Amino acid sequence: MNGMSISRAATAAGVGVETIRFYERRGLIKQPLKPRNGGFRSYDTGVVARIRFIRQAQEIGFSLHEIEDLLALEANPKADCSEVRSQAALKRNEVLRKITQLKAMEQALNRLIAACPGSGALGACTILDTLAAPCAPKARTIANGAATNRIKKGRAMKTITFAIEGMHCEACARTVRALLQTEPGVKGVGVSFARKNARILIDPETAREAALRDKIAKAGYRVLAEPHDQAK
Amino acid sequence: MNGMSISRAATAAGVGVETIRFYERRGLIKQPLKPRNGGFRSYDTGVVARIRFIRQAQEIGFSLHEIEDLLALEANPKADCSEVRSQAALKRNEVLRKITQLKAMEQALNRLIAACPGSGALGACTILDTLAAPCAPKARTIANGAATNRIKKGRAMKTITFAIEGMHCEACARTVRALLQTEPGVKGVGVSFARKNARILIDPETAREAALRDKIAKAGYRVLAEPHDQAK
DNA sequence: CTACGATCCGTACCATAGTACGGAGTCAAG
DNA sequence: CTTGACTCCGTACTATGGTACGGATCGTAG
Repeated sequence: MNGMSISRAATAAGVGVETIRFYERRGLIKQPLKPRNGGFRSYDTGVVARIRFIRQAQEIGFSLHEIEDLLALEANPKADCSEVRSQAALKRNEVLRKITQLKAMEQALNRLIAACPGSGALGACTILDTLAAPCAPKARTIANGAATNRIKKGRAMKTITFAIEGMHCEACARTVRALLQTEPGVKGVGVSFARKNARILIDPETAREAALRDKIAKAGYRVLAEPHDQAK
Repeated sequence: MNGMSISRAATAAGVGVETIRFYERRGLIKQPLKPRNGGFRSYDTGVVARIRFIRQAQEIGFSLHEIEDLLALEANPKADCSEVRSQAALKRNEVLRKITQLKAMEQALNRLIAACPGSGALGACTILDTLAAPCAPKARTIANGAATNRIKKGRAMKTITFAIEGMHCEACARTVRALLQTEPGVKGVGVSFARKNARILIDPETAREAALRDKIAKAGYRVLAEPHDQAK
């Protein structure tokens, strides 16, 4: 924990001096006190580690706000680890969704490139077609009672129940819920660690059961047997 | 291409009216002319499609500037076909780069999630440890056979085996493995839920056995007795 | 002891991607 | 023919994540 000047700390952490000050203003790191006998503030290796933490978390896609929460959790000895875990799981799901879309984009670009012989007039560009498509209904945020789905409009919904093995805590259940919510056609999800199951309200026309099973399986859990349908 | 008011177009495209105007100001979409006999501008389905394109591309991670380029590329029906083609290729490379980055992010997040026990009021949340780490020495990714360790270089490695109590599923085993992998000097880890043990390949000069035991204990598992050494 | 660099601190500015507001004009139903 | 909703337009404001600037202070080398 030997002290160093702010510019040395900045170099050590791989950021600029201004960035350190910015983090101090944001409250992400606490500013060392000035020595009472005057002079410059002294930064120790703990601060450097904290900055590195911040940058690493940012790389992964956390915002400074989220990092603030993460750091607060760390500072709280009682804090529940599942909080941290579920935040990370949420981020991962976001990242996975982006990868899927980018792959679709890559395919579209490949098609465009293939369609163009390299000379002459270019016919139909498939980029716009691909991206201008109906854009995903996107009706998540469900189950919580309060936010009622005005999506219903007479469409017949269906509730299916999966028995799931491999969830060993509430955090796993939350992970599964988050995964399912990202699937198309899924209108509501309730996952119970205690009952070892997931109850999913779907639009039978858009949701693909196989995709749901697959998603859960890919996350390392096992979906058992047939689901119990309950037309609604 | 039937006309509609701006608010209908906004609804159709899933954005706000202000957003359409913003895109118009940015030059992403051209503002329809006002009817010469006065009245409101009329938006057609082409505009809606264009806005959807923009939003989809944004979701994927393109900035509005990049989308401008993409749209210019698309809206260039004749032009230089080879020019168009090479622009598409450039974009594709960018897309591939983004996919790579996102995959790295996903890996990082997976490591974090795997490393976090996910339950319990753990003071020792490994996510935070992992993130604060020196910016990646990264000598993990072991055991899987395929990815051979070229670390060997004649250094004498040692395998130690810990008997561990308290792992109640495969996920726990993965947690323990992840925990151990973050320790210095650890070159390989195999944790078996079935055998209730961990086999750890270490560099005896850098790894501290006590630290390993400690890490496991802090995560809520119990390390039994002496490890069985196996000089190698 | 003076000059040069580094630090301290506040404020201002940058890009990105919108959102909000206020006042005027316009349309269409009651 | 009035009222309420919608449109038009410019300007201003939001949040995120920094960067830059300018003046004052500080510390050390020559």
